Amino acid sequence: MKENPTETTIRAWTRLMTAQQLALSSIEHALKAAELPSLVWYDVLLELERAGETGLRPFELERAMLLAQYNLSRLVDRIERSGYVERRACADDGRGQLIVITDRGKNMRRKMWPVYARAIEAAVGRHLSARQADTLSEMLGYLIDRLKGG
Amino acid sequence: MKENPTETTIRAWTRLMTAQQLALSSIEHALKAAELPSLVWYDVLLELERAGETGLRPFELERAMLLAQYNLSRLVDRIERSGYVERRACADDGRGQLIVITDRGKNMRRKMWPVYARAIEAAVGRHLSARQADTLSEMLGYLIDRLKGG
DNA sequence: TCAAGCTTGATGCAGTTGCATAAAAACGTA
DNA sequence: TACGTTTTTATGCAACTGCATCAAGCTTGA
Repeated sequence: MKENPTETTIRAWTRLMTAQQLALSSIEHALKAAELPSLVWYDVLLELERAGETGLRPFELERAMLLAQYNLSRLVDRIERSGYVERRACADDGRGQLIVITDRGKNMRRKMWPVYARAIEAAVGRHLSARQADTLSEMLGYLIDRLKGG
Repeated sequence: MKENPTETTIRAWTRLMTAQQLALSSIEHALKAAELPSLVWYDVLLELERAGETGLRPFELERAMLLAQYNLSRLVDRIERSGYVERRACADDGRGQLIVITDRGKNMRRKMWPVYARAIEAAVGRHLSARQADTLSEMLGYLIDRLKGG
């Protein structure tokens, strides 16, 4: 049984950090340059648009996005203040609420997408063949499953 | 010529974000649980220990670590306040300074290493064979080179 | 040599995150 | 039902980040 990380493992770890950092910051800069909200906002809007009219409970969004509870709570505050989402009372559960995307929110997401897509293409797609991208995402998917599993 | 990211590219992108987020937060929790400083501190201390007696100029550290200037400046403040590094005047350049790790700093780095190593092993090493880790880091290395190149 | 421009580093301010904790509703169970 | 526990959400506070800007020193070139 392995006890210590090998050189190879450490290199993979380090590069995972670096690649993500570089890729993320290039996307964030692209969004900022286009005077659009940051990436998390996009992700929230996308999740909510997929969820449809019903919306999502904060705790569902929290799990879908791997965000801390206190963090999501205030993120939703900010997005709500910009008018892209609404909080509605939740019939089933008096503590809860449902977060629903507004039309403004849908428009904003659609407006962000081309910028985001171009940035992904520039950061990742341009450099990897379909085969490489596939191998990469398969390995990362495997890793993610383990990490989520515990 | 490719213009839009394919499904595969998007999946790779998303998973890169997710895997990093999960892996990083597991490491940070492990360090916090052991009442040790966060990962950036480790990275700074490691860079400085490698640099030896001479230390490094802030701008060198900044580039090595892909950190924003204003960010590094205050990070070094904090680490200095804890006594793990020293700022020394720089002979060649009146604007500049040299950041040098102290003995306390070296001790702290050594104390952090086993916790960090165990966390890397748990987050990455345990789940990937040497061959897989190697493939992963090769692909990420390739990507990083492109991203740094512009 | 000296002014214009570049590089290095710090800092005020606003926005964001993490942590601890609180409050309210739901749930389980005796 | 009533009481302790768990779940869901919010929030005060401190730490950290990003942005814009500043000040000081270096470099260049007429």
